[in-house]
Amino acid sequence: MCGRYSDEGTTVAELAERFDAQPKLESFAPSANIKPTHTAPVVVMESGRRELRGMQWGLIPAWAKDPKIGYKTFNARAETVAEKPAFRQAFKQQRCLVPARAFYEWLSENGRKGPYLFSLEDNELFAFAGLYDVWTTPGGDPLYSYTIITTTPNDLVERVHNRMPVMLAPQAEAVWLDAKVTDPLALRSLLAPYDASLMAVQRYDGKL
DNA sequence: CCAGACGTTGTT
DNA sequence: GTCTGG
DNA sequence: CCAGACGTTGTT
DNA sequence: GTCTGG
Repeated sequence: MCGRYSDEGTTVAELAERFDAQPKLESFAPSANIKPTHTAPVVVMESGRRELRGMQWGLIPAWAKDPKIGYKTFNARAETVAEKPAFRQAFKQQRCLVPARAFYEWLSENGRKGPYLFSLEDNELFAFAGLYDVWTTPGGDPLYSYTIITTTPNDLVERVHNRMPVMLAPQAEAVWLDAKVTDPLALRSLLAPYDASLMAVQRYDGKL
């Protein structure tokens, strides 16, 4: 990852202004540009501040013998994330924000599948609720990786798909990142479908 | 006890 | 690392 | 999803 | 073409 950005209490949306100065802004959206095993900037707390760190999509638990597990851990279900061996440790201690401006879901219509683009109505940057972990490569280097938590869809997304990524409102971002918050129920309550009235959807006809 | 899993979608 | 299934 | 395999026997 | 593994 290139730059280091840190700001105590800064929301992902507020960080967007700085990101906009970066040429890779589009890569923030887990879309055509970011796929499992690709690296993207993720927000974590370090020394009490928000920092950006490049991480590979597909969480590889620290105990993994084979990093290929990351192919199957690009999402974590909100319903079970606190218990699953691959995620529970990260759920307690390694929560992160995954900045994005939009996400895609595919709808099957008359035999054809087409992507729909979901974003905030104001097209602002937002954060997916994520978890990360650090794996040690055979060479002894740390490999950071992350997952995006999914939950049931709101009324808007439900028309297209049976799951949706957890999007955090700005005030929820701080709670999610706060290491002092340990109550599983409090954390779980953040993993809800986003307010559909704040979202927009459009059929996506561009090239993915 | 030991071996094997550990996960989610379904174009993200 | 920890749990589950055999 | 996409990439890659696409086979058999073996202590049956 | 279809299934499986990643």
